[in-house]
Amino acid sequence: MNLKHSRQRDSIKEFLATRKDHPTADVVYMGVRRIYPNISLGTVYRNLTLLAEIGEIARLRVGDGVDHFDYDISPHYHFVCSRCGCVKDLELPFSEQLTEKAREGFTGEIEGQMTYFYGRCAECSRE
Amino acid sequence: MNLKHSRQRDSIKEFLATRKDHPTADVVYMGVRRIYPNISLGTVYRNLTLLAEIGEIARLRVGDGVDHFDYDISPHYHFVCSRCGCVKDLELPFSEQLTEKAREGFTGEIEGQMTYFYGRCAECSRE
DNA sequence: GTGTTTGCAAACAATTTGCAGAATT
DNA sequence: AATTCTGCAAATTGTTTGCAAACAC
Repeated sequence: MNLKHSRQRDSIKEFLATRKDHPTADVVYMGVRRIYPNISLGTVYRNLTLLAEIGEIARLRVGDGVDHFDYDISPHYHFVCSRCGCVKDLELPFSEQLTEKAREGFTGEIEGQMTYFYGRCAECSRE
Repeated sequence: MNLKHSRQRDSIKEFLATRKDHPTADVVYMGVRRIYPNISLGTVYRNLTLLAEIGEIARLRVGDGVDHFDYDISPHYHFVCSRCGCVKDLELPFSEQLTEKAREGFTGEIEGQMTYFYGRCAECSRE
């Protein structure tokens, strides 16, 4: 199962690198199509899944039923607006303390933690 | 939009109350069918959604693509096994501190927080 | 009697997959 | 030449919805 180079995959990574808004597969698809008009949604999905599996990008399941993707794989917190659905990074430095505390009373292996904050984003809370 | 009583809805709530494993809609369906063999999956979904909306149960989107449901609506932490997919409660007391810290540097309204720990459960880490 | 809920089936949305041909090594 | 990757379309999965009949108040 050796990886081969592919222009489409590169393009998907490049596109994701320019975005800080954690786009969905469909948004990536529409973005990459400006460079590769013939690329298919299936290819986008396949590559996003692949890249997430090998750890080059992160797949965010924020709970809105659609997967979001993040070029930034460093552990950090996300905010999800329950009105407009936007996903934003939080400034809050990521703390492993909670993970360690969780490990204390737990039989089994805790590898990591996923935290999403939800509420209304700046724009949506102005009404 | 007044609520009327329904045996099916009662049965769904009762079933959920007996379970600590955060079952999916399908599991609820199969469980309730032992008492109401004619209940339909649609009815189960409709009621689970309704109950979650009025806050009587909690809908958990743990990130495996399937919704899980919890009779316990008090804020608490969940663990999700990335091997067998089981969902368990953590003993760890729930802390609002992180939410408050998140509010500090954020423009907008943070209402709550959803944290999932992932790794391998006791059974799955034995191999 | 009015309005809500049900069972059924069809619709839907997001994602995955099978396949033959194209691209990469 | 061998194998991976692509585009396309069909399949799959989880969930929602439209409708006429059944039920609750």
